Amino acid sequence: MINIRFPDNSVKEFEAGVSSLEIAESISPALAMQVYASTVNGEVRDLSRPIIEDSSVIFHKWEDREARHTFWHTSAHLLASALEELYAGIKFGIGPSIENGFYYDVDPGEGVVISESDLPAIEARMKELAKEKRKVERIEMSKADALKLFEEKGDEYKTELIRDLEDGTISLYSLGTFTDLCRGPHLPDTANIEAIKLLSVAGAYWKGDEKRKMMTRIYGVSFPKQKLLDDHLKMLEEAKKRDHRRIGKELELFAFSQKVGMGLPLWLPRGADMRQRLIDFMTAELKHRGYTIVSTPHIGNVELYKISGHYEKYGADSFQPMNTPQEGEQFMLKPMNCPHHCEIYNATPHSYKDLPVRMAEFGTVYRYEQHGELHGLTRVRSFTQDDAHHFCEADQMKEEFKSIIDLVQWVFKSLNFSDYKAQISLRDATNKEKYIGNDENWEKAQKAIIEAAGEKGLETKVVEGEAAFYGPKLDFMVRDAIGREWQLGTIQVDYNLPERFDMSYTGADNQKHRPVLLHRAIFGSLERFVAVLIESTAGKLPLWLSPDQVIILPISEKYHDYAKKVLNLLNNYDIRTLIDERSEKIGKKIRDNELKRIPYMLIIGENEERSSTVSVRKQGEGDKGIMKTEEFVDFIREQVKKELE
RNA sequence: GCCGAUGUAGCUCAGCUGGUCAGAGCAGCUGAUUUGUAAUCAGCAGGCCGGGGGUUCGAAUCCCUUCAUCGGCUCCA
Repeated sequence: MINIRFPDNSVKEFEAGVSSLEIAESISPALAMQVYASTVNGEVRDLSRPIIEDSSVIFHKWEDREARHTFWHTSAHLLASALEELYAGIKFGIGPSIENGFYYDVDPGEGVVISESDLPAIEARMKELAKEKRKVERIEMSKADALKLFEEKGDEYKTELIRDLEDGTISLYSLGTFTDLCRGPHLPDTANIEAIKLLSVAGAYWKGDEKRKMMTRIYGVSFPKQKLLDDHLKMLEEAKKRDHRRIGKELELFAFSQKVGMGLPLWLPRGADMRQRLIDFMTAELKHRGYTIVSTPHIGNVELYKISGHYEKYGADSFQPMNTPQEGEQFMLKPMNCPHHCEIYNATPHSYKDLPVRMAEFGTVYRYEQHGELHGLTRVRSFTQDDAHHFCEADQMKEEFKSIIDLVQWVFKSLNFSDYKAQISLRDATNKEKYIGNDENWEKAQKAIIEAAGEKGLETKVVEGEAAFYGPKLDFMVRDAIGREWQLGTIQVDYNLPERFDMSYTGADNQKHRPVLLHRAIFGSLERFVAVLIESTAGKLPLWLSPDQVIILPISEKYHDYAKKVLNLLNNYDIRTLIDERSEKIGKKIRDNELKRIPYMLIIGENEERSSTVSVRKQGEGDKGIMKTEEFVDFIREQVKKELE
């Protein structure tokens, strides 16, 4: 007999070799129906796997990540199983669970294409297989045997994966006739996989290497109940409605033109208004925080980027240099503001008493992003960074770093941005040739970032190998409407440019010293930031930022004069106001302006005119009752003030 | 850049297997209506069916090519 300890610390005895599913059944059959995986002694395991010693057991229901991942992992195998039946000679890469579902990378063979129109048939076969309640069985064998098995099958991808594994026992899982190299865990059988939806097909390089074969990746999601799937699909639909590309068009914020060129956003008047407001908002705060504002040209001599190292690293993948009529002169569209800022630093002598120097610019940069990468406003070829560079002494670095984190937190809070993550990116110590700079400086910089983040109480994820080529960084990431992660703010340490630009300051010892450079952006790029803002608010921008704040809706033409009086009053207080003068019924005017997401509507007719009032209606909420017009002015001003507090 | 898909009026979309297939709704314009909290009515105007080749007696519809967009992959200073 063995002792099984549960999360509530109770202990029960079972026979050795009992499975966690059997334990769940012994507690209650209802529980057994709801669990999909278990954690045994800290390791997530198959429910069907025998437990042979005293152990602690935690059951995972659907609400737990572990349960969903197990469920989706088995679903991926089910997908593979169906594919193996439907496509003779198909070969398999990897098929993991992901945050919202699963995928399988396959090579259907020369000349065979799996496209979205094939998905329903595959899905149908998966459902049939699931209904057969196929058992999922774990098989363990030596690496050599596993290798032999997959070599006989002729599956070169699996054999490659096995060769990469360390020697020892390898686990495989079989589901019906399909056997896969797999660490697990899995569901005991497929009976619970009731609702399945294959979502899309895409290309994906084998092992993420663009030099290797492009596999066909099939994405899907599955649930134990149809209702859950329906809800999930509905949620995806709703998310699509928040897409900034759609809202940007609807609300006439920005546009793209093939004639101007792909990835080059055009800010329409309303979008430009909002963008400028963000710039003003940030600029005011920067002045409070000891920044100076600078301005630099959109192009720079190619030599500048040779000095900075950007030319060597990115020159081939940039917009190519432009030539002047004078021979031998070459200029590049600037892909970065920092080299220009370095030259601003060098334009005047510096003493340790001046440091830190904090230099900010809303600098527009141009990067030749790959064709397939362009995406609305989040990935463009021309964008404006709220860029700044801090030049400081080495021992000021951490404080500067902390002050920047503080600024990011303040800005995000001001904009009600709570759903962001912070990521520290370090270099890949096993692949140093990807980076420039010496070990000592890298170590120092990485340490300073980690400590600064820690001292600001910032919860961070540390990722190795994601650093910029010149230094480690701390990025602030957010998700868009369809779940993609984007980098907004970033803080980066750079020992490299001060070296390359031979920057210096005079210390208290009257000697020349090298400053440390910190790059930082808070919004990141205005384009991307606006995109994320649109998606997180579904286009319902905060009052202070909204291009139009109030629209006056006269009941009929008779009240246009009064409407204009109200308009003038509001305009005098810088409340951005419009009048809807169309000869439409009030219901129609309300509907149209609701859809335009104008924060407040003022309905005025006979009653309002007679009593010098307005009928206030809030976007998305409805009628808020009658107010004296002056009262409304105060109310709006108060709201704006509150938002920016 | 790579894989797959898509591309019809400003927007959302119909147009099956090639032969009144160039359509609808919204937006726009004109007129009527003068309206009380999410769509008043009528009329008009709008498209070389992304561009270029081809197959065919005949192409929005089939093929090739090119451009752009979408979903991914790779990349992201």
